[in-house]
Amino acid sequence: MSPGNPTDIAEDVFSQDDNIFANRQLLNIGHVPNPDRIVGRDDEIRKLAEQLRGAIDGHAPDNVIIYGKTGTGKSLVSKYVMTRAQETAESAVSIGTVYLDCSEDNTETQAVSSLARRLNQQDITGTAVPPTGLSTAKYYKHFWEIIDAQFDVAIIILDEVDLLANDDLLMKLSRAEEADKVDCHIGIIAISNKIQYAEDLNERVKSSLRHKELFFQPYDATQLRDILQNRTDAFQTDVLTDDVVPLCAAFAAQEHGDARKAIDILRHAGKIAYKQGAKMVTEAHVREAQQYAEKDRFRELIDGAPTQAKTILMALAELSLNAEAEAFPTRKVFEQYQLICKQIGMDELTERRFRDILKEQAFLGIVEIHKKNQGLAGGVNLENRLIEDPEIVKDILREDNRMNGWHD
DNA sequence: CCTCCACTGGAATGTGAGGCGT
DNA sequence: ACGCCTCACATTCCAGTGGAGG
Repeated sequence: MSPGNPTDIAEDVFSQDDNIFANRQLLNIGHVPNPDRIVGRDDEIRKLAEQLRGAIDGHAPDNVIIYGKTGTGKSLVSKYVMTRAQETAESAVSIGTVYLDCSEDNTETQAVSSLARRLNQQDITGTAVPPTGLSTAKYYKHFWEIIDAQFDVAIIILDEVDLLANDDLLMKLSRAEEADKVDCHIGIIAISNKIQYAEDLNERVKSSLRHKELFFQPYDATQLRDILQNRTDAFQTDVLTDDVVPLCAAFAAQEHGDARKAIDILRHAGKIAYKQGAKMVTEAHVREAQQYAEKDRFRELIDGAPTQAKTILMALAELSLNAEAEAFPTRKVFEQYQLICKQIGMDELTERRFRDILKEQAFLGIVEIHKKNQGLAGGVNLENRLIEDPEIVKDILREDNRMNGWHD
């Protein structure tokens, strides 16, 4: 490529024919495929539908807690069954449906606020719900009024419930009917990837929730292959070499059967091929994409994180690279953190706060923490280890402007 | 089975921003 | 304009923890 004037370059890029992708949307993460494209989840769909059965006649549906690792189709199946229920309901029965991602609204107030606003149809209820500013109790009041005015049954999906700060929301939702707050029946589908979630629940919540449980097993390599095969029409005909799909499936199966990951890799492979102006997507593209997807996943995890959290991770990465050990006591990491703070001219947090942030990172799956007891003179301490390759972590953290002042 | 140590993590409290109702 | 609410983030204080080694 000869260095020409910028206008030509831009034109080149824009006018480049897309000879790889036909319909890229099919590979987007949030994309809900047609039912005939949902692979290997027939059992799960049937079981979930049985729980919601009551709803279509206007009775109370059962509450369900769904377990399964990421990318096993939990959200997909729930959304699908929920919409089907709404569509097939008796004409006299009006069903309201909401999907709430608790990782976004992770406090009780935010969650009710979102639920109320999403279900509210102003022309029927005549009220508007402000996004913030009200007390929690008022949001509940709004919410009860809204569902009562509009629906016979409300089905609520709470995705990633384990990220909710406490159980109060579940408690109040499941108690609403007995407490005569509402006439509308409420069905809750709670989705969690922590198996012990229900065990950790408050006894009172458990008894009023009276939930059924549903487990989603990871996809096996064959199912992953089918899933990908079902989406190959995102590409132009005959651009995928034969080993592309099986290889993507194999990479994802190695992890834990994560369909999202499989699709991610496939999409990236396509993008890479496109960028290179290749005619076909090959095995090499897939291998490159796999590495890229790894970085991407991590970048997504920490992108929105506050600078303090990033600095803490940087400290841990730095230690991992320079020392022979893999895991480090909190004190050590804190000292390294203080060092970095000084260099980039950032305020230092107290050690107590530092510990909390580090623990948050563990919850997010970025670091791993083990308790260690040195006995007589050592006392109790925690050992922190980066899960991701420290090189990758460092690379990505360096993308943050605040880290510019940092050099080793 | 008891002791001992240094770190852990719960609780109380403060600050500042965002936003509603009157 | 004012009072009142919640939430996010941070600090301060300190009782509790738990396994190696006696």
